[in-house]
Amino acid sequence: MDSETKKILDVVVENGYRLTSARLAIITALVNSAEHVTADDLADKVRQQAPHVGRMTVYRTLDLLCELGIVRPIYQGTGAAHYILMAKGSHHHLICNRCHGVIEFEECFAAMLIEEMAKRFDFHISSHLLEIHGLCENCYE
Amino acid sequence: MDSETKKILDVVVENGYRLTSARLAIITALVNSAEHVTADDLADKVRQQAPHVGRMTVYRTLDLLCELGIVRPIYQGTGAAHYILMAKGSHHHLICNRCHGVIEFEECFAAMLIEEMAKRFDFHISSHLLEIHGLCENCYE
DNA sequence: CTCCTCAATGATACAAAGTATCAATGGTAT
DNA sequence: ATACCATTGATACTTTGTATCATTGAGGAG
Ligand SMILES: [Mn+2]
Ligand SMILES: [Mn+2]
Ligand SMILES: [Zn+2]
Ligand SMILES: [Zn+2]
Repeated sequence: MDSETKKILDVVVENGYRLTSARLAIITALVNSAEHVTADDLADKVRQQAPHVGRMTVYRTLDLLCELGIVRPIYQGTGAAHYILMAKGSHHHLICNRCHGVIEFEECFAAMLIEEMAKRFDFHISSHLLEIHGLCENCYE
Repeated sequence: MDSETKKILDVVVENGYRLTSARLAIITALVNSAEHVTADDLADKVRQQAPHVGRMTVYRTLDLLCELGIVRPIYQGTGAAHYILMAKGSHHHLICNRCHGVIEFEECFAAMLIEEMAKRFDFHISSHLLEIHGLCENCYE
């Protein structure tokens, strides 16, 4: 059992959701997917280990993980949403408008970060999108 | 003719794309949509002024505007991508994981920005996503 | 301005992605 | 061990996005 997997399962349980075998299989497959996966990609992956898990359950589990702030869907040039892990508290991308390529970087952002990234990856920036995730005033407890 | 609309049309023309009546209608409708619209939402809006414009053309025009860095699709709780304007160079959101509500803010980010936003909107942050858009080494000329 | 050319369009048909429903099941509290 | 009810998975469906292709019109050449 991966420690990152366990951490996510803890969040699920702490929030009063049941620890089912389907959820265990889905979260394990998700953490073991290095890249960003779509819901149907993930469903295929899950079924390699746990053939009984239905497609709907994968969709519902991903929705749940969104609500818990563990994953976030993004668009990556195809019709389907791709899910990225937010469990570590942040996630950073350089995204090409043309080929939809994604460059990952780990540093937390600072004022001068953008210029630095432009130099490091020879990336020609036209804009940026920042998303901060969490719970709003009304939803927090 | 809105000046923001004109600026976008200029980018289209400067990049060698034709200035068609369909594109004019779509871009005008897009700029005049305050909120984030889906492709089909936009198609409906466009047809109120230019009934001949087809759904496919709206999808294709949005793809083009993505490539030009003018818009960016984001996930907003429904199955369809919502398009946000990137023409001003940046776009900032606070997004609620639960209700999918979006709070807009204009300031460019800095190191202390996150804490400030948390206080200002009483928003309980669990993570953040930063996307920088542009062209990568290979695609830039 | 007129004529050509090919980028762009829109109709159509299709595939993929996401949602609704509900009877059956299994996690968890007691 | 039992019972309750959150969760599941099968099915059917809607919505969203894509492929194709004959037709059109924007814009450059003359
Ligand atoms: Mn990533
Ligand atoms: Mn916005
Ligand atoms: Zn690229
Ligand atoms: Zn909320």
